Amino acid sequence: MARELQHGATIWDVARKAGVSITTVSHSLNGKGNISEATRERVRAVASEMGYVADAMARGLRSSKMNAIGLVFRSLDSLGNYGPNGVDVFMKLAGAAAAETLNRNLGLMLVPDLSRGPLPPFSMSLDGYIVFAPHLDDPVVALLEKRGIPYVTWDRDPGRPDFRNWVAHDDAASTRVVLNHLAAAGAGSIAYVGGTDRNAWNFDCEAAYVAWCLETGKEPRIYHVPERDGVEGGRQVGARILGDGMPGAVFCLTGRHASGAAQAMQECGVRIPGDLLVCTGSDSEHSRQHKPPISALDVDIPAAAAALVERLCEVMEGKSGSDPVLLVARFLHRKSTSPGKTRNQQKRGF
Amino acid sequence: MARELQHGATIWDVARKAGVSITTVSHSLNGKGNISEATRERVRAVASEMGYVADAMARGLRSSKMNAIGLVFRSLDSLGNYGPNGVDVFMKLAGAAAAETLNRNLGLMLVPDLSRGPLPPFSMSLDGYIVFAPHLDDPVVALLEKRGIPYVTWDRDPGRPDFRNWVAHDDAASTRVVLNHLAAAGAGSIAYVGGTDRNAWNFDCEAAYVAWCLETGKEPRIYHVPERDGVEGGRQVGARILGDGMPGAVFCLTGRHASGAAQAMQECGVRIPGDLLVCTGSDSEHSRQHKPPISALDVDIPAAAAALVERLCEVMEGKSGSDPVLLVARFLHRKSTSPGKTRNQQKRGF
DNA sequence: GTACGGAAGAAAAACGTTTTTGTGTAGCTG
DNA sequence: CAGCTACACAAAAACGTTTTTCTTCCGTAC
Repeated sequence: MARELQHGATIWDVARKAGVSITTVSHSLNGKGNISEATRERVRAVASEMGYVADAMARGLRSSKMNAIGLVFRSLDSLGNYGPNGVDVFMKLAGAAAAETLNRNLGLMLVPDLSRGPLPPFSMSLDGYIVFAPHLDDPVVALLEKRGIPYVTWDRDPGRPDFRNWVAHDDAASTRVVLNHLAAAGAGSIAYVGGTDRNAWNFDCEAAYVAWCLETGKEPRIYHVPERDGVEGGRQVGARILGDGMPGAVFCLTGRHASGAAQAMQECGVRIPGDLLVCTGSDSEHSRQHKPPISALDVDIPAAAAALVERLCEVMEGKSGSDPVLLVARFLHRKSTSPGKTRNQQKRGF
Repeated sequence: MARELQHGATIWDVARKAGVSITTVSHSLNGKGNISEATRERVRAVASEMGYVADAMARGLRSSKMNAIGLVFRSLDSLGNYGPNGVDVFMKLAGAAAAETLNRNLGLMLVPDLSRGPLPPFSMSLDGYIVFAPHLDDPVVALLEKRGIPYVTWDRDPGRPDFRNWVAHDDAASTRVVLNHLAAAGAGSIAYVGGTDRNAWNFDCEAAYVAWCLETGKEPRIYHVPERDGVEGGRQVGARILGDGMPGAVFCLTGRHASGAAQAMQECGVRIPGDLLVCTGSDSEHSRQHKPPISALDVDIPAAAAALVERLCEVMEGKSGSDPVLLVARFLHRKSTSPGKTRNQQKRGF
């Protein structure tokens, strides 16, 4: 008994105890085959009493399904560490995806980096992958493609226009929301600060910014800061922007850059939102904690996770031809982009 | 060929192509058996040319090892969501653990919550578990124990004094470091703010605080705030502390509480560190971003992950009898506990 | 009385490895 | 030259399931 529990009872143990064959046990438990309700119930009772759980590997081997998917964060891989940067979105997504996959009786495996070194033992046996923020010509995507492993991506892969199994925000639309908001709040000129990773987010937002400037007859002012430079990179670009002449507003794609830029400029005496509006394209602890809090676009993470997992399941079942899923980012209107307010309202932001 | 890659080449395909038996392939690739170097090399070449990777499930089935471990975050499970609270430590640890397990050719599976609902399909087949911050009488620990699945915990399980496979900070020592630091910086009385989760961290820190007060002849002032109340809970306790009479320093276990408490008190005109010193027992984005930055104890996450994985591997190999691993928390001395400094030094904190 | 058919379940094959056991040849010893 | 050892590899068993095929029993229709 102790021994039986030690390494898990097998289907044979259950069969013996219930006085039936292993076929009957398997069929009873999986609701298949042609088994009388009485037997089925009896077998179920015995199994649950023994705490029997089918061995995942044996089951997987037979059905050639692992019942688990992989999650790989390209943006973090590129950062070279799993530090606090971009933590928000990673953590929330990993958690939400784990919850979501669990609902479907799938495991979620964290896969650090498939693109270098020997492959992790499990990586090629997983049923599918969620690839978060693939780069241009991402080697991980190429590997999955070559192996014929189903995958979906968060954000489209900028190097694969034909690939359609992705979920993302409508970055163009979101960018316009922000720019229109800033313009309506009184910003005459708007500087744009993007990252340097070659992913769709950076590409699409910048393209939308340029298009918007063209339409509205404004002169584009574009800055780039490497993602990995974080708050400090933001500070530096803040100084550069100030040196080039203060705009009416700054739109920084990442929250860390926005926070750093705002910080540097505030230290030079710039008042936010009095003299300058600041907004970021991705909400994070930095934008929330800044004084004043910085307006931001925000991902509806549970929705994103749900859409990704759902789509991946479709792909794994062989369904194809669906269109990409475009989610709408929420715009969080905070103090940093409130037009013409006075001091005493800054007490607690929004 | 396309078909072969489609679902992965098997050991038979490699054997056929190399003109040997599957035994020889297996032995060649795993460096076992008695195979001439020439054959070994040839088989290796064929295998890698075909992109052959042994099926994880077949291998696992045979050797009854899954080559993957589970990671379960009890503190987050108790929060009921995987939101931004406590993100720092989760994210860093998950990443560091993933990197660490990868080095040992192990997969890392995220397991949301084992204590309710039907068991995830994989959960009972994993080779071992890292349980982060188990509660008192944690049901997840009980389950693993009953199943005989090896596990280690971060922080000891307060309900299992005999269990020794854990890694943690020396909370008692760390608490004394903080308290002595605060006292040396001039704090006459020190209020303590702990959480309400029934885990070892809360227990041990509070016990150490009480002991320290006894030794130094100070009157303990203890407050509790539920972990899930976050910054807002911190604000409320800040107000309560002020109502009870301002101490010389406040030591909040969690960074969110510290930030909230500091914020609330600052809004009432309290100057930090001029009038009051504030320190937290766990560094986070909140403590770093606060104005002024809040001194904190910090986990050396990579070291913690390394120790946990190392210990788990030992346990999985059947080694036992080792003592718990006690790590030393770093104390990050920041502006919020700097005695008697003047205004212009607050520019950028530390 | 025999053939048919469906119900209920058992036997056996299959999944892709690893590991144990077998086998044939070559080289050496006495 | 018989017998032993070492070598290089092959055959087969085993891991614990799921699934396909096979058996048995029984009732019913012809």
